[in-house]
Amino acid sequence: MASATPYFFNTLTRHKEPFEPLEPPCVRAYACGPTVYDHPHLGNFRYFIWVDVLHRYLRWRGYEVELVINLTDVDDKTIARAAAAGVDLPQFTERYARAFFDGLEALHTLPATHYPRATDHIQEMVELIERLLASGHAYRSDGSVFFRVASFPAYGRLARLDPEQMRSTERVEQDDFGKEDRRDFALWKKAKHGEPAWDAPFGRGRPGWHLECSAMSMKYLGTTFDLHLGGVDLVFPHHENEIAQSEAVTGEPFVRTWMHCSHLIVEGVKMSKSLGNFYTLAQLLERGHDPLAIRYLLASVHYRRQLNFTFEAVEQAASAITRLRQLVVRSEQEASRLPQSAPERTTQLDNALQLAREGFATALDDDLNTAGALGSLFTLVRETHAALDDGAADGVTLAAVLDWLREADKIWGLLPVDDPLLEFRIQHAGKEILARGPKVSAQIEALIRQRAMARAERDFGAADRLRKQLAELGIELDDTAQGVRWRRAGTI
RNA sequence: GGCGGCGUAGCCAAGUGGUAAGGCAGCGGUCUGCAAAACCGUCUACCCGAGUUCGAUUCUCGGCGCCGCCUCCA
Repeated sequence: MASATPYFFNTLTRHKEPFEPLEPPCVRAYACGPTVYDHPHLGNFRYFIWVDVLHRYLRWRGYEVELVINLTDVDDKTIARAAAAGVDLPQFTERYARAFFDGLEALHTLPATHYPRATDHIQEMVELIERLLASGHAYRSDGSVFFRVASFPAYGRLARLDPEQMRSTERVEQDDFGKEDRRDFALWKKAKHGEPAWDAPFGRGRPGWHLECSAMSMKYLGTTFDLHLGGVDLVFPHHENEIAQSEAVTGEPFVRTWMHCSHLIVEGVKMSKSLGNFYTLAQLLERGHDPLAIRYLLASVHYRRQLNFTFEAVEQAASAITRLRQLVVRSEQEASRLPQSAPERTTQLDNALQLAREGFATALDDDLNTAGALGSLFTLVRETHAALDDGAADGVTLAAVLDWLREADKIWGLLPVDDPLLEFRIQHAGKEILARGPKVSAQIEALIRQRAMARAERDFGAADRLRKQLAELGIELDDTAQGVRWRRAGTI
C-alpha cells in the first residue's frame, strides 16, 4: 500500500495531526481495557471494535503494531461485586475476563499483543509509588498514598480543565479524607478489612485505579509511546492522572497521541439500566443477531461521533454485509471463466477499482473515517456487479477487484476466512451442473445432488420439494448461471 | 453553574464556501421454472432565525432539541 501519512485527532491538541510513530515502522499503542466486573455491554464493544479497526488499519498501512489492552481486575466495583457474589476476587474477575474475550472473538477482533492484568503488576505499581514518594510528587496519609497534584503544573492540560475551579468543587468522596488538596488522587489505598490487599513498604493496601495503566503501559511500551486510546469518559480524570503520575516519575512525555472514542446511545437515548435499554453483547447474540452485523454497525460510524444503536440498523448492517459477500461469491464464480486478457472496455472497471482504492485509503487516512471508506467500497461493489452484468469485465481485472476486496477486508473482518468448500459436478440428462458450498453431511450432499438432477430433468415439483426439505435442514440454495450454490441459512 | 459534541432524506450515515457519498427500506422495470441475488430507473435530505459572502448545508452569532464530561462509567 502507498505510504500516505495518517492523520489522527489528538485530544491533547484538539487537532488532526500527521501521525508519525517514534520508531517506525513500529507503533506502540495502549488501549484502556475493561474492568471485569460484569458482562461487557454494547458501548464497551463499540470502543473495542474501534480499537480493532485502528489496529487493523495501522497494520494495513504497513506498521508493526504493539498493542496492549489491560484488564482491570481490582478496584472498588470488582471488589464489591465479588463480595456480593460471595466469590474470591480472582475467580470472580476471571468469569468476566472470559466474557470479554468471548465477545472479542465473536466480533472477529485481532488479538492484541498483550492483555496484562492489574493484579499481575502490583510490584511495578509499588515501584512507581516509591519513586513518586521519593521525589515529593506523592505523600502518605493515614495508610494511603496520594498524588500531589500541586506538584505537577501541567495538570488539566489534556482535559482542558481550570485547576483553580477544580480545587473549589463541592463534592466530597469518602476517599478524600486525608488529602492535602481536593484534586489529589489515590495511588495506594489502605487495606480494609476483608478486602484484597498487598504488602508494600508504605503499608498494606491495594493500588488506585489510574496507576495500573501507567505501570503496565510503560512496562510494555516504554516511558514514551505513540498512542493511548480510551473512551471519552476517561479523558478526565483517568488519563489526566495517568499523565501526571507517569511524567512525574520519568520526566519525559508520556504519550504522543491521545485518541478517544465517543459513546454509544440506544434508540436515541443514553443506554442505561434504568431505561431498560442496556444491552450486553451476549444478550444480543442470544436474540439471534449476527455478531458480524454488530461489528459492521459499530465500525461503520466515525469513532468521534456518538453512535446511535438501533435494532433496525443492525438488520440493515446484516443486509449490507450480504451485499458485499454476494459480490465476492459471484466474482469467485465468474473470474476463472472470463477472458484472461483485458479488452479495452474493461478500463471502466479498472478505473472504478482505482477510484475505490484511492477513496478508501484517503478516508481512512483522514482520522479513520470508516463511513467514508465504506462509501468507496460499496461504490466499487455496484460498479463490479454492473460490469459483470454488462459483460464488460475480464478475468484479470475481476481478480484484481477480488484481491483488493480481500485486502480491504483486512480492516473490516467481514468476509469468511478459509471456509472449507465442497465442490462437485453432476452430469445428468445431458447437462453438467457445478455445485459448491460449505462442507455438509453426506445426507445433505445427496439431497443437493438429487435436486440438481431433478432440475436437469425439469422436474420442478421434485426440485421444489427438495429445496424445502433442505431448507428444513438449514440449507439454502441459490441457482445461478454458473451452477447451484448452497449455504447455511442466514449465512451468505 | 463550567466545558464539549451533535442535529443531513422513512432508518443508519459521509462530506463540501458553489444546490450533497454510501448502506438499508419504498416504488416501477429487467433477469429468473420457483426462490435468492444482481442491474436499470425513480422518490426523498442539509433543525430554526439573523449575519458574513457574488453565493452557506458547510463560516459567525443567537435559539431550539438531543447527548456527554466536571474524581474512579468504554
